[in-house]
Parts: sequence; structure tokens; C-alpha cells
Amino acid sequence: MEKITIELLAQKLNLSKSTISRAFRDSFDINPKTKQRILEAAKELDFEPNPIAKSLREKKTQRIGVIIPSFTIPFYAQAICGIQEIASKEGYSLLICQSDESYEAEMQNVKSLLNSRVDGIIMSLTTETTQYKHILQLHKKDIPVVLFNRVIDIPNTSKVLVDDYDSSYKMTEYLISRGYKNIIYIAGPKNLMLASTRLKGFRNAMYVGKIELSEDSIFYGDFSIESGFKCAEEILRKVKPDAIFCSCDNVAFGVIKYLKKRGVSVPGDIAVAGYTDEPFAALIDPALTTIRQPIHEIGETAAQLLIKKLKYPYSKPEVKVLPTELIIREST
Amino acid sequence: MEKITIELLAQKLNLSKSTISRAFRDSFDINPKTKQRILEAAKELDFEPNPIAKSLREKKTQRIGVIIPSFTIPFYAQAICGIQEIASKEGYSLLICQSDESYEAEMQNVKSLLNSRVDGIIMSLTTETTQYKHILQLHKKDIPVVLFNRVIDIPNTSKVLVDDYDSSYKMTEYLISRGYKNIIYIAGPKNLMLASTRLKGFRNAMYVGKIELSEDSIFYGDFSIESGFKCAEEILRKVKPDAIFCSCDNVAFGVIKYLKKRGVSVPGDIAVAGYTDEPFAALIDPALTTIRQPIHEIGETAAQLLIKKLKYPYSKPEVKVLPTELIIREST
DNA sequence: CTGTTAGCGCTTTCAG
DNA sequence: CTGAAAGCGCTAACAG
Repeated sequence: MEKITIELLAQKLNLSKSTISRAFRDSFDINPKTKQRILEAAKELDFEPNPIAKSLREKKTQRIGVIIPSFTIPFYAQAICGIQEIASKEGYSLLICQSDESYEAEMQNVKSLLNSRVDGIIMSLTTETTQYKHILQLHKKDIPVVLFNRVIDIPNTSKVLVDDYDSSYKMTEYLISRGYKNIIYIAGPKNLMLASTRLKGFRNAMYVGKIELSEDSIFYGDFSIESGFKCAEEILRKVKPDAIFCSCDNVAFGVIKYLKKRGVSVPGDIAVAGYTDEPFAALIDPALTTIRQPIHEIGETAAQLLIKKLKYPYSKPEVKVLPTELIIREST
Repeated sequence: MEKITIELLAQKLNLSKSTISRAFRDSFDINPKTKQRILEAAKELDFEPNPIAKSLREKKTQRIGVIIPSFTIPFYAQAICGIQEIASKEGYSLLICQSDESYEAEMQNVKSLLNSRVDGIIMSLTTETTQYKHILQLHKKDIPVVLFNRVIDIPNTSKVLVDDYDSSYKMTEYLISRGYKNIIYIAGPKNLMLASTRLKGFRNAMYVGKIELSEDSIFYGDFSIESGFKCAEEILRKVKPDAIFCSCDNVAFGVIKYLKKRGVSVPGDIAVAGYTDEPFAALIDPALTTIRQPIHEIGETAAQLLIKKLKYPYSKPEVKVLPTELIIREST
């Protein structure tokens, strides 16, 4: 099969390459009739300009790199859907990498995306990430970056967050209103902004609710089911709570799993609340009380922010905070 | 920052472009010392050859397209991990599309991957797909294709499957051995090979187990939780089973959800079995008896098959069948 | 409005 | 073993 190019099309239509090229861009510098003639011929021959050649010439790839901790965390699967939707609408394709919760891998990913010449990067950090040389390096190379969800405080960088303080506060307030007094909080990794913000929301709600809070009531985990399982074990060994507020659904799943194993009734003996509203939160028994984040929208927003920056390189970095919703189910 | 290219490096080292180029390929047509000198200088200057230019020249992109029904199906998230692992080890990057169970979108995806000049495509079909013009079109353009999991019978195409007949047979046999007599089967979409193969396994096991099987005992769903929910509703209206074997975990989740809602005890009144072993199968209450598929390995195998075909274009298409495992939990 | 020309950064003959 | 030159398919001045 003869490979068809702009040059060939030009010959067939007795025009020059440049004119053909113009027809395929938003150039108004072309006779509408000629343009139409070209577009029709192209459709007939099933021709589309070679994006590789275009990339080489323009030094733009129309490709966005995405770095997430893992595909298999449903939150990220959904977020990617949101990113994808906006990206493909705007003519960008996605190059997705997993950091697998390793800072090392995260840096490696940045490098490989850079080598793949992506136009910009959207990322959610690992639980290990505390430094941000790799992000600054991107700034220096003029590759726009948008951080979402798992974010650390890097100056001059766009971010998409949810209102973690508020939602954590709301949940705590709700738990208190249900009469729970001995509330344990399982916090996330200390390096992440979301973890400290959520913890702050919890603390303040306890303070306002006039419930004394000992530091022994705060445990730390990461975002895994196993971590929840282990925390629950530790909690039962040390204290006798009537409620456990986990700063992540997965952790809540792990906690419930352990409590069930030990024959502790949820919410009869101990209430459990989560954060994220993963798809399975509603399915599990008892259905999990949690905070719903607009996951899809988070992805969309991140993509929008990045593309905006790509189109207008001099626009200022933005921080978007999206609202959350308290979802009350059976576990509390 | 000065953009560094092969040309620049050549100047600095007082060599020609071609020599530099040679150093970065497997060319043995170069003095080892020169090569080393070049590689060192490159590392120092943080230079890597521009893959876009390389693609343009070689008409290869080192990119693999992947089309899956949805990111948010955990099965596919895991499969992609497997694909990714092999791909990146072999120097390929991934372009992932979702068909969202729409044949229309699937064809659109093929088109857009083609336009992105991927070297090959790995795909799992939608529940709607019955035709395969789009795949033949890929054959014609010499773009290798590997189908996995959801496959239809397309000649001359590599496929990665699990032993659906056998696993379905095993599960049915197991249910019979547990004393269940009135077993309902919820089959998958009729267009897919896996659905008919699984159904066949069920049928034969029932036959061998000497349990009479009426056509009213077979229901049809797709792969969604909702579909399971609806099927369960219909089943309870029509028949009084003691076990329901769902050809997909999601459907089983939906079934259990409905049964719980109606106060039917699982497995007390009705046993439920699934197929896939999604991560949540173990977490749900009661934990689901199911068939474990080597998901990660399925992805790896698909990628290996494709890359092999990419390296040796004249190699024959292959069909790989991977083994499964019966996982017995509480739901039966 | 259209054509000409000169590259983008790399690989690949073909000579030496 | 190394270099010179042509060209992959496209865009972007510049001239008309």
C-alpha cells in the first residue's frame, strides 16, 4: 500500500505542500474552496497528516504524561478517565506511568516522560515523596506540571485538591453528633499535604466538640488495606474506641476486615468511617460511611489546568479546591 | 537552555553525526573506544537521542496501543500493569484507550491509534463487538494485533486466553459436590468466546453430574454489578435455586447485593460463585468463591506476544491459554 | 491567497 | 572504522 503524504496529495491536486498543510491547520490564510477540496480529497484517500513529522517540526508532541502511584487503586483509575476525557477532546494523548509508591520510580518516570518529549505532566505523588528536585527540573525545562490529590507544597505549581480540612471536620462533627466519644483517627503519610490538612480538620472538630484528644488516639498508616488491618490490630491492643475514622477508604476496609475477624461488630461495637468513596465502599458490609470526592472532576480539572498552561505559557499557576460530600451509610 | 542534539555533540567531540548515531545503536561498526567516549560525553551533557526524529526516520514509534473496555474494571487495571511491565522493559511505551463497551468507540480507538502511529495493538473487545473489519484493517496495514480475555474468533490473530472451559467445569463440579442441585448459571454476552466456552463447561459438568438442566436455568448478563442485581431479581421471581454461578465477579457482587437486600442468606439459602477473583472478591461478605485468573500474567503474555511479532514480523500468530485456579471461600 | 525554500534531529547508503 | 549527503513528512518565513 502506497504511503500517502502531504507531498503526494499536493501533486494529485496540483497544489503545493504548504497549501495542503494550511488546510489542516486553523490557517485562515487559504481559500475556503481550496481548503474544502483538499479536505475532501484527504478523506477520500484516508489521509491524515503524520503527527510524528509535525512533532519534530513543532517541538510539540500533543502528549501529556501522567504519573500515578498505581493503576490498581480505583481512585486513580477513575481520575485517569477524567483526564483522558478532557485530553482527547483537546487532541492530546496520554502517556501513563506508575510510581508504585516509590520515590525512586517517580523520578525515573519523570525522566522517561521527559525523554518521550511530553508537553506537560500531571502527577500524584508517592507516599514517600518529600523532595521536589524533579519537579523543579521540569519547571526549568518549561514543562508545565499539575499536581493532584497527593500534593506537597511546591511553589509556583498548579494543584488540584479537595477541601480536605472541611470534609474531615464535617465527618468528625457527624461522628460526635452520633454520640461517639472515644474516636480514633488513622492519619495518612506525614509528607502529604492532604494528610496533615485532614488531621487538622479532625483535631479542630474534636476541639470544638469539646472532646479531649490524646495523642495516643492518632495512628498513622499509608493508603493500603494491609495498613488498615495492622492499625486495627494495634488499636485494639492499646485502646478501646467506639469509633475509628480512617483518612482513606482502603484503610477502613482493612480495619473492618480485622474487626470482623476478631468478632467485633461494626457499627455495634465500633463505628468505622472512611474517606474517598471508592466504588466498593457502598458494596462492602456494612456499607461504609465516607467522604465522597468528585474523582472524575478532579481528573478533568487537572487536565484543564495543564492544557490551559500549555496554550498560554505565561498564565499563572492555579490551585483549585473542589468540594466534597459526606456520605452516610451503615458503618457508623 | 541550549537544546542539545546529535549534531552538537558531534561538533564538541570533533566527530561526525553518523558516528554519534552509531554509538547509540547496536552498531558494531564503530571503535569501542570512540563509542565509550561518546556515551560518556552524552551522559555528562544529559543527552539522549530525540525519539521523535528517530521515529520519523525509522517509521517505528516504539509505542503500543492498548484498547480496553474501561480503566475502572479492576481486571483491566491489573492487566495493564502486566502489559506495562513487559513493554517498558523492552523500550515500548503505552497509549491506552477505553472503548467503554461501545463498538463505535472501539473502532474510533483503532483509528486514533493508527493515526498516532502505534507499532502494534493489544485489545480486549467490548461486549457489543461481533464484527471485525477494524481488526482486518489492522492486518492489512501490517499492524500486529494481540487479543486478550475478551476475544472473538478472528483468523490469523494472536490471542491470550484462560482455560475457560476447564475452570467453569471445575466450579460446577465443585458446586455439585457440595450438594447443590438447583444451580442457576448467569452467562456473559453471547458474542464473546469466553462466554460460550464458560457456558459449555457449565453444561458439560451438569451433564456429567447427572443434573438435568433446563434452559430456564441459564440467564444472560453483561459484566456489570447492575446486571447482576437485575438478574438476581429476575431469578428470584422465576425460580427457586440453591446456588447461582455467575460467569463474572461483578455480576456475583450484584447478585449478593440483591439477595442481601431481600434478606436471603448467602450461602445459607443460596450459594453464589463468581469468576475472575477481583481484588474485592476476598473482601466482600461473604467472601466470594471464584475462579482466579492470572491477570498480571495475562497482560505480560499479551505484551510478549505482540513484541515478538514486532521483532519477527513473519512469525506465526499464537494462541496462549493460561491456567486458572478454583478459589473456595465462604459464599458457597 | 499560494508557492518556494530551508530546516526539525535523526538514520542510512555510499565512499573513503 | 568514519564522514558526507540525502531524506523521513511536516511547518514557517518570505516572496509574490
